[in-house]
Amino acid sequence: MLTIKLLREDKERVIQKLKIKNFDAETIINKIIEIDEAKRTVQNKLEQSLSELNNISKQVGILFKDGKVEEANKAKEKTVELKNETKDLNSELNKLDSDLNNLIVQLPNLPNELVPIGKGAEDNEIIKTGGKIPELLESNSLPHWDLAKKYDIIDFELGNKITGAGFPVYKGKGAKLQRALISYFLDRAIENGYDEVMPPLLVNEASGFGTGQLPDKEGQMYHAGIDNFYLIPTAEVPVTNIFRDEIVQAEDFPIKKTAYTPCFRREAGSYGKDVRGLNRLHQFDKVEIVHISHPEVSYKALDEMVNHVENLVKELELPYRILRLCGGDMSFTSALTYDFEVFSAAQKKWLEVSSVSNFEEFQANRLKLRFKEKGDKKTKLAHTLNGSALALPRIVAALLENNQTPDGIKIPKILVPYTGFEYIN
RNA sequence: GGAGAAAUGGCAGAGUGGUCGAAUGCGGCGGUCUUGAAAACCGUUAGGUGUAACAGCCUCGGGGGUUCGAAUCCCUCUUUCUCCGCCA
Repeated sequence: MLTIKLLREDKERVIQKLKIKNFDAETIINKIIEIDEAKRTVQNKLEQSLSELNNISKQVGILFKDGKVEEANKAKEKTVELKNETKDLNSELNKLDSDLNNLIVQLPNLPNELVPIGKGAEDNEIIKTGGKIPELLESNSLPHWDLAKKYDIIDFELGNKITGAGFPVYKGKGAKLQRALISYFLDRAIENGYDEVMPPLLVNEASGFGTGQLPDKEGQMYHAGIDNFYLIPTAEVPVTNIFRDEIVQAEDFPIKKTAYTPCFRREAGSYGKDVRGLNRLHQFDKVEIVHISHPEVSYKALDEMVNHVENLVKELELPYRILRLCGGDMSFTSALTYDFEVFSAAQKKWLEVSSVSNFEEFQANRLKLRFKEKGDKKTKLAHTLNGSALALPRIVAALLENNQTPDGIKIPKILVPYTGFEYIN
């Protein structure tokens, strides 16, 4: 969430910036400022009363100690009124505080100045295209769901039986390919300085709030009701929350973590479109990279992450393009996002396989993730970033479709040491 | 799942109603000494909020309560440990 300080000091700029995200913030912000002022007045009064009360209590203590019982009892009487006053002020403060919070969490993050204006996916800016789109022979242009069946490597019907739509069963070389991709992605991340972690796949409410999934996107996560846990939609949630309520030292930057996890998404409201095969699943595997960065260099970190992801798609020999998301297509929490898409040759479609974002201090403010500069007394909010490196299903879709040959599906060179086979046939 | 014990600063560990946001030790930082280092000695060292800077306020696992006053008493939740049961 945005800091109240920013809203106090730079309200007009915030309103202008949020227009790029197609968000009209004026009414909310005016209301916020109004409540904030009221809150500070009440807080002031409350603290004065508390101060007085603390003083009297101290006096009473001393008087009793000196045996001046009568004076002590007299002093006690004075507290009755004050106590009532603090009680009222306190409940007033709590009310204002929660009103303020409810409003401020509704404001999305400010977009970076590079973010193009636009309404939706069609307005995203293609900033780079790479790789070569393969020309498929007519006899070899099956979509991946047919290939999956032909080679018996992914069984969608079986997943239907066990769980439901969107929970495929990977079999034989299909399963091995998953494992190979996960190992390859993790190894590359570790080579680039990321520490591997294996976090819980269920998180509590506070974690969901910290990274911005709650309260808004509640319906997108699976919920284990009895214990009030949420199944993670991405490793971003547990990994970033490692640092919730932490104060790190500036010299510890950059903090880089990577994690493989399954991801669970309800995908409510997205039925019917682009959901065939591996294109959209309820459970999928992903390797995530997370950066906790000094604010001054967070955009350098973002570039570094984009490079890292680009390397992966290059090594996998997939045709790809990099998009800079426009204001209308960006997530609530992001300040700048690059999406990676690979071309899946039989479907003749670009598929999103990675999203790399800088959240600046938006998540950090929710997480209370701060850092301290050497010699400084005050703490500042860190910047958080994350990106998929990479999400598996659509990579697999493109690999299957693009690499189909009369001899079977050719595994890219980089993966062969991991799969132990060169062809799926 | 049952029974019991516990949760205090970076760590260890005192504190069971009154100038306690908290002894002491270790660690950290600064200094004296030293060619340098170690040792020794001296000083300093929780977080948040707030302020121009002070002050003030909040925080002893979380929340609530009793009291003029709570780290200390009561309720509740969470977590950890020990024993029993079950179990990959």
